[in-house]
Amino acid sequence: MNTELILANIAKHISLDKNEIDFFLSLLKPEEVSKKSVLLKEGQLCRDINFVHHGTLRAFYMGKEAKESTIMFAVADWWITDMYCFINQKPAMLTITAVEDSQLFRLRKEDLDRLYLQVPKFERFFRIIMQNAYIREQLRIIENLSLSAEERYTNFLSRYPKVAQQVTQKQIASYLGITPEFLSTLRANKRIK
Amino acid sequence: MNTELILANIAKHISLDKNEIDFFLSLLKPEEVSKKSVLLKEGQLCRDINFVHHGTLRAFYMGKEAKESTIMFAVADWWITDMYCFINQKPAMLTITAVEDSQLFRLRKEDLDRLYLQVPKFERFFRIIMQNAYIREQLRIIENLSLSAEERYTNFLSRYPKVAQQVTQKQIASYLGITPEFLSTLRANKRIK
DNA sequence: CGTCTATTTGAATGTACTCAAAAGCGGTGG
DNA sequence: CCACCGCTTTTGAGTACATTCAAATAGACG
Repeated sequence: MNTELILANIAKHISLDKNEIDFFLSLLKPEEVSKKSVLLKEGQLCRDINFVHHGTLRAFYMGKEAKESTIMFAVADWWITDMYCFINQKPAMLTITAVEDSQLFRLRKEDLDRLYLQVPKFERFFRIIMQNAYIREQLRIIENLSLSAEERYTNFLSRYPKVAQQVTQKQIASYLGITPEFLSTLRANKRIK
Repeated sequence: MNTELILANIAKHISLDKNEIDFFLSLLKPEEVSKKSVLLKEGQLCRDINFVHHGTLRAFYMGKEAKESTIMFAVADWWITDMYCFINQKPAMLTITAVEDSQLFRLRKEDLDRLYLQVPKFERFFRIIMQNAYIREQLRIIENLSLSAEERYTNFLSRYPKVAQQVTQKQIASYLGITPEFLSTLRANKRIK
């Protein structure tokens, strides 16, 4: 599992010298997970933030009556964790599972904190990562408030075509906030795809 | 308009020496705005991020057929802007108005960029601000996906009691993603407040 | 005081859900 | 390799939640 992708991800926003790169890499724990395996379970302590090197992960919230709400999908080159519980080291609200066999790098909270101290440039890096995540979530809220289920679905397909190929309709429905049955009828009406 | 509140806001996450404080303050532009005045209009370039010193602001998205969706409210001690358009210096998607007479400090994008260079600790500060904003938006998405309109309303009241006192029901409804008529019947059913 | 907007109320409608059952698809073991 | 099992997807009928439209009332502001 090579480190080119994650280093390129970092290099998008900050430049590191050789020592800094080595130190950063020394903190990462590569991991291969198979389809359906659970990386984080609701209630567990959320110890790491994950960078997806290959594959697809899904984070969801389990509401009343076993109703799942998909909070995010992550494909290659994405960071994913239960941010609230990661930052505050609280029991997770979210469950994170592998949608397909995946490879990731995990970074522990305490190691990230060390990284911030030793290489403050990473404050900048994660400032930008958080900023983008915030903007993305806000855009999603705007869409949820202002668009119909059908429009949200077609937007999802065009914005995340790779994700759409990997995950089930049921999972997409739970991301959009509608039932799988209703998504099915939407597709039938529009003859989408 | 004194600077204690904003300095305390900063001090929650980083500590500055005298020079750094002075430099930071030199970049701020205090501004008093009266009720209903428009700080940012959809389509305009979004040049600043705003810190609310006193009062209440509201950011909303204008969808089809004059339907407003409230994206966020900001009361004293909050930062608010159209983040996407601020960061990318694009025409605003959001409109930001004063719900009541308010006092704020504005910080221009180019000055924030200078601040990052001169006082890198601010990378940390805004990393934390962005992180919190991301977490908050994600929580809102979870609620939108998993709770009923009534539950979201009661949560809103308990989470943002100050905001709830300042804004109209119509504005709250547009934040929750329901019509004002429906919010009115919810309140009647529950005899809430 | 008069005007404008917000809020309430109610009736009719539509969007999305629940429940149920059938069909499709993928994975697994005999 | 096929048969079966479990889960996903489809389809449909009936229902509930939330909207639209309309009109009356209440509040805020000049």
